[in-house]
Amino acid sequence: MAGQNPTSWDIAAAAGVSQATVSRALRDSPLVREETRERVQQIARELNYSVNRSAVSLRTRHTRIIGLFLFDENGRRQFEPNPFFLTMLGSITLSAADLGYDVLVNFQGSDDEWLNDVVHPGRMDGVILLGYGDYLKSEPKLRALTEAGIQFILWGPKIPELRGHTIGCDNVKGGELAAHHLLECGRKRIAFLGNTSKGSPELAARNQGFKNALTRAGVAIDPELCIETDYDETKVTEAVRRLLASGKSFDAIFAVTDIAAIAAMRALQSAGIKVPEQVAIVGFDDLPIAEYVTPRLTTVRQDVREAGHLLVHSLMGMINGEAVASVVMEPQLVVRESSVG
Amino acid sequence: MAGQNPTSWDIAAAAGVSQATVSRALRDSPLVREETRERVQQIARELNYSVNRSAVSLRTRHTRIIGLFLFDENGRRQFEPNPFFLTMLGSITLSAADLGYDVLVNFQGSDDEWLNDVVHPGRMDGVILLGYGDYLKSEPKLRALTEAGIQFILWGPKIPELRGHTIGCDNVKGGELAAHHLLECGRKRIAFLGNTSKGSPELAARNQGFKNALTRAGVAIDPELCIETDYDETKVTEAVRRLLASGKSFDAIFAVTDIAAIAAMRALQSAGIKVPEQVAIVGFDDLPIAEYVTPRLTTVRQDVREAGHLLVHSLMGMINGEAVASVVMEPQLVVRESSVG
DNA sequence: CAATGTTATGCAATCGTATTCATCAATGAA
DNA sequence: TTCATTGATGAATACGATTGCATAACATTG
Repeated sequence: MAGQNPTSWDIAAAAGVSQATVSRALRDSPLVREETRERVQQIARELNYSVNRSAVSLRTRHTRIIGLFLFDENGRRQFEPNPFFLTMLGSITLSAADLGYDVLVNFQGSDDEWLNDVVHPGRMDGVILLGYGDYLKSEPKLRALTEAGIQFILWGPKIPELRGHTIGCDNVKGGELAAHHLLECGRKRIAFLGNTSKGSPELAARNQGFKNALTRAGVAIDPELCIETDYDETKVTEAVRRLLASGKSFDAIFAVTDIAAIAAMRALQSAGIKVPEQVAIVGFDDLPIAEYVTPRLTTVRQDVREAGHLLVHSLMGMINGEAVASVVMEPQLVVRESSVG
Repeated sequence: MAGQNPTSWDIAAAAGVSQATVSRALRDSPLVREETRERVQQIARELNYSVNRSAVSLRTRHTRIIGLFLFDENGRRQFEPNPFFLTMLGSITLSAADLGYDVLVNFQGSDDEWLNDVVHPGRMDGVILLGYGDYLKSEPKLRALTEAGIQFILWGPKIPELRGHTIGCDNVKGGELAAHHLLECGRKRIAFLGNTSKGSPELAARNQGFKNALTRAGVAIDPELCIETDYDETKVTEAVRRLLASGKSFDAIFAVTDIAAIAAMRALQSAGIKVPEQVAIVGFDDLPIAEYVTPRLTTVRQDVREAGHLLVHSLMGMINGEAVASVVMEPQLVVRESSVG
């Protein structure tokens, strides 16, 4: 509206120096005399100048933008963002901001075509990929990223078949913590609720940890108490109803996700079953909701702040050509009322 | 790693045409012969070419990026993202993606300096501002945006003193809906919980609607039942405790936010008060959590999907120089168990 | 004083694309 | 045949910054 934005040439003209000097002065280069630098910066302030990022990006080949791709097997259309990843988004954005980077958010379905549509050169310096899901299915995407020379980092477990570095929590350990806790509470017939084999290896690992703990405690694993289900509310509710209808007895549930745990809790309660008196429940993630449900949910916490920090800093390392390693974070059991009573 | 990304010159060389023709062909210009266009596109595909967005942005002065600024009076450091705005983020991102735009997310505290640090020319085409907060305090920021020629749109109520267009829900109407519902349920001594005057005019409007409904029904407004408090959990919990300690009797609460409502519900329950039998509760926003608490929360819904759509499309209109108008959306009462029983 | 080094600055090339203007061949009309 | 007309293409330039290299002034050294 108020005409064009001023350019470094305008500053140069006003300051009586060359445009090159303006560029240097504004970036605090030691090549310019202090007096000159201050004069240039003063004039830039007066003219309300700020650098054109497109031009900088073109010239330097850096955008100072990182992409954050949240992907979901359910497809992006009916996407109710998974609260866990939403929380992660906050953490990632803050860590990135501290390093002077902006975050470009993108919700992805499982379509095949995202790479050429979204990841253009000169759009972002690197990408963080976030989502439960069948990682193996995304191998072609990752290869494409690699071929395009784009740095990326994955949230999740390290999978040998998959290229790239990952930051993730020790899901096996987490599953063990949950199961061990329930055993310690005196529960013997513990059901598992969630995806086990197919789909996300992340969720499968939680199941593995669960089984490890039972086995170690000498408790037989009852396949009929291992309920294969997606973790969204309707699926879980249905699964719990079926379990109840089957007449199978159980005194605890370890759900693969807080979302699943809460849905299960509701299903039990509306069937007149008391939590935790009759059935104890443990979830996974420690979403903010976990504290809001009644009874409050015992769960396995993943340190989201730490995770965001690591993801961002590792990605930066990769962008700067440093050697970075995958990291496995320690999960932590958070005991609340849904398991002890 | 695998060398540079190919440029339009590479395509030109491989196709035996000029770079100009490549540019036109890739953008389906009618100026190129169909045969030529197909050949060029074919070669571009083979070379795994995609356009460099920095160069495009520099040349066209458009980035196809919109900024989403979430701001929060509490400051960005200890930012637990407000779930309502997080949900909005999902909706905005999807709407933007449909129009070929990416979304750059930025969490803002109440610092004064964000404009020159964040909104550089050539970084984004427009901005959506989201947040409860003292809008008047941000007038200088908005003026700066205007002066920099950056289009923006606000979520919230239209305030005469503030420049720019807004999309918002009719908060007065929403407050009326809530209060009217509680009155119809036979409640007489209804407390209001939340910011009333100072701070967000958005929240103040909800209070205004509340008072309107009471007055219209001939119910006197008891100032002692109008509890001024921030809407975060600890503050609300404290406020409810004080209210209980005061011995003042009340049979319902209208909380300015679901977050506040849920915190209040917890505080009441842990004091042994039954919801809704002794005290009915109504919230505002219809967060996903509202369905998860026990009893499930009656609340006033803002249509987030519609809101995101309107924000994005209006902003696009402004960017394209069309005349757009502020919009006030209709809120909707969602009755659940926390108010009827 | 000549040779050399240091410091501050300017010139010009470059990043990869979009677009204006000129060009050239083919076409149709006169 | 000749001249305007149309259609497809290329040459050149601009977008706004960064940066290698050249240069000029000035200080230092033997």
